[in-house]
Amino acid sequence: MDDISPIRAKSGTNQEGTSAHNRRVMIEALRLNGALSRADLARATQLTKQAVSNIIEDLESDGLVVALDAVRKGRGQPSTPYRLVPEGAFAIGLHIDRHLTRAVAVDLMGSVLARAEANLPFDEPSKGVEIILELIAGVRRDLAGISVQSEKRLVGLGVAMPGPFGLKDSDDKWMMPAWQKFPLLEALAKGTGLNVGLQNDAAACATAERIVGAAHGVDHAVCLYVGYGIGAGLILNGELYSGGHGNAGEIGMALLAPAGPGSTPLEHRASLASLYQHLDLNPADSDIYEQMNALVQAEDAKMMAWIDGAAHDLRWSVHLIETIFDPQTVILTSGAPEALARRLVEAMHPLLPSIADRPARMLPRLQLGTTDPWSIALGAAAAPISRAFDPLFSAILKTRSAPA
Amino acid sequence: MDDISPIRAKSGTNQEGTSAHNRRVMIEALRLNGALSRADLARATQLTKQAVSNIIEDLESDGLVVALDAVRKGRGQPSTPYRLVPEGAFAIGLHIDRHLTRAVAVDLMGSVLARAEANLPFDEPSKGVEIILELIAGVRRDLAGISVQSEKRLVGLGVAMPGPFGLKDSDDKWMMPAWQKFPLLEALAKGTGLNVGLQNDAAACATAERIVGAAHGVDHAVCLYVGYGIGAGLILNGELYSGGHGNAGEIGMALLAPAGPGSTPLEHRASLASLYQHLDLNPADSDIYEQMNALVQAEDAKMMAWIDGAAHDLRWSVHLIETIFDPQTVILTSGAPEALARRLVEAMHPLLPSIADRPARMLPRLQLGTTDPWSIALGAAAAPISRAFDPLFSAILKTRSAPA
DNA sequence: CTAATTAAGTCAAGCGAATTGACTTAATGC
DNA sequence: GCATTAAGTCAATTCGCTTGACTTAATTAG
Repeated sequence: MDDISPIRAKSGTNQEGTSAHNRRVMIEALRLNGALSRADLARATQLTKQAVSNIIEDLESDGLVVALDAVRKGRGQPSTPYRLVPEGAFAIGLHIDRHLTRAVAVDLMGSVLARAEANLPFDEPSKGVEIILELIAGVRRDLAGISVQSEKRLVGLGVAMPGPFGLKDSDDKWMMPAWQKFPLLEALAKGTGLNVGLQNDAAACATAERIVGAAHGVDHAVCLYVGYGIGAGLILNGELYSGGHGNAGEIGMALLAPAGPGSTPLEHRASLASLYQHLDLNPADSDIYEQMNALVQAEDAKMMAWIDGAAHDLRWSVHLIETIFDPQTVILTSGAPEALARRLVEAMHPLLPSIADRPARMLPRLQLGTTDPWSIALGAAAAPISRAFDPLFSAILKTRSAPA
Repeated sequence: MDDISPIRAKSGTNQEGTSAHNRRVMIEALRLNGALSRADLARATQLTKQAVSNIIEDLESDGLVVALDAVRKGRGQPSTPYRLVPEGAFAIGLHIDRHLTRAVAVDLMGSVLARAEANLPFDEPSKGVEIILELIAGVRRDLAGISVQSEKRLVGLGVAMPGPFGLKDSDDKWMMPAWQKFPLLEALAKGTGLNVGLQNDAAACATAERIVGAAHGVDHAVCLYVGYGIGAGLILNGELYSGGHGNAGEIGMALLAPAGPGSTPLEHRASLASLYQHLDLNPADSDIYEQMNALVQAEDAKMMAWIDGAAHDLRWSVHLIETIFDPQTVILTSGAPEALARRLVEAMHPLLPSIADRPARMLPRLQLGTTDPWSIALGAAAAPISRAFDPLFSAILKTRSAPA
């Protein structure tokens, strides 16, 4: 009756694992390269033409890929390129923020097919969950109107919300204490009947940049997300890294100096929360976005001062990230209006000299990512799709079957 | 003749990959658990008894595992445990530091079987390489005296030296400018005929902790190495992370504050180099180790002051690491005498409150790792063994065969 | 002391997915 | 019009894991 074996070991694999991996590799190759012929795929994946042919045939009959018109390109038989079918899979993404929640439905390619948003009561998760379930149901209905097969092809629900998760009880107003304690995932799984996964908002942002943005196909990238708080989404070795307890990248609590008066959490200086405070804005205002935009356009003195201050600390953050992670690029994204984010990035230049100042860079040290407020929900939705279709180590291994 | 295909894709796999993975999983399981029967292995790896039997038979005939006496444990046929054979594989590890180089020969279990050290000319890599090749040759001879099969079973040469690597030309005295430019790996590969791999000293230290130290079997750990410089070795998801260009964890260049007088690289405050400077010691002295030890034992005022200062900044570093990586534990290791390292860890307490203050911790937030000066060479030697025997994603994939 | 039970491990046939090598198809280039 | 080149298929093979029955050897119950 000892329920957990004390033996520690990785799981082995078999032909199912092989086959699953190869399918995923095909799908990823088509996602990254657009459309490829079987011969192209065989060369790219190191598999034989025959193996590729079999897999593609499978994927085609599963409705995940489709053949395009044959193309002639020099000698030899014309090749038939295949591309992914967007309607091959769908996922729901949910972004929960302090005062607002957004839900989207996306397809296999990461296109947003339906979206909806609603206000959230900051301190009443049980009421909030009802609102959220309603929101998700609405998005699912819209999706069903677009594709008849949507329900059958729905791979899961991805949730993104501000971290960190699983700490000691905390009443820090910067976090969402009531939500941290609520059994959210269970409630959502029960209410939707879907597989539910959770990540923090910065991680979702990084995932979004990875599928449709500046990090597309980049294996080592860090995505700084300046939202109500500030966090970093980590793409390491081509996969999202979430740490030992799902809290990796929660850089907002990093201290700006070892001690003394300058020893402030980054979040208190470079986040929209600090901006709201600095400018005496109310984050619950529905036109908060327009207010910020107007202040930036008008080059309001207090706004400019905040930008300079935040840029100062962000410049340091980028240096730190480069020093610690050695990424190919750093991407700054934000829930703020694009004009503000752009100003911020401009104010961060020139960047501090760092290890990233290398002779032959392919990508800029710092890029402006998307400022679309829906991108976090998009990234959240991408997580279940990635789990289902990307070539992951874990996808090769045999899964522990439930005991009798 | 386009030498590089523009198509980006991961490699596929086949039964060879499956089999290679399963072999590696068995070896890892035996390494982590000591000795296991076939039935144990089958349960732990999810493979069938039969599959395990075949693999174990293979491993046994390859001389990598050996059967122990059968043990009776309750009803049923007694089980026959198997354990790894240390002499199943060997590797050479090389630690290159500013003034000193060390070489070790280790076996599959990470035991050091031979060791040798020599002084290095700081600015003459070409002469240095001769010394190193001599050193390695000596260690190999010693190893051959212990095991006849050693040469046949030598899987590679792992090199550890201070990073960062591949930067713009730099004359920073803290680094090793002459060595950075020298084609070291090529020279060593040519001179030894072995596969050569390179990592920075902190990464090697983390690897050493992983196989024989505090990080044994831990999947998320950061190893702070206080040597001549300071660096962090990152164990993420059970594997060493080296970043986009092999420089991840080079935390020594992290700035202690965004700007102003406190904006100093960590390395200038918390590293043995800073200690030497503070105490006016000469790092090239052969009894430097004893000198430091004596000062600590005598509770020398300047030494204590340095410890307090360094501990202050290291406390901040640990907080930063916890915030960014969310590891299960942080391990402090050092090239300094154990008494000094122990004092340093004591002076770092109490740690700053952080995200790592969670209710149910399995491991301490901060642990003292090894201070054995040979551990970096050991970690360097572990790298080729890990590449050859650990279950890695990359080991499953088909390898791109060289074109005709 | 014997029989039932439990668990380790083997045997032999089966299966699934990639491989192999010959073959077909359909273009271009000379 | 023929040789060449490349995409893609066909059919047989291979290889490693799985399956299910079987053997071996211990403990426990009666």
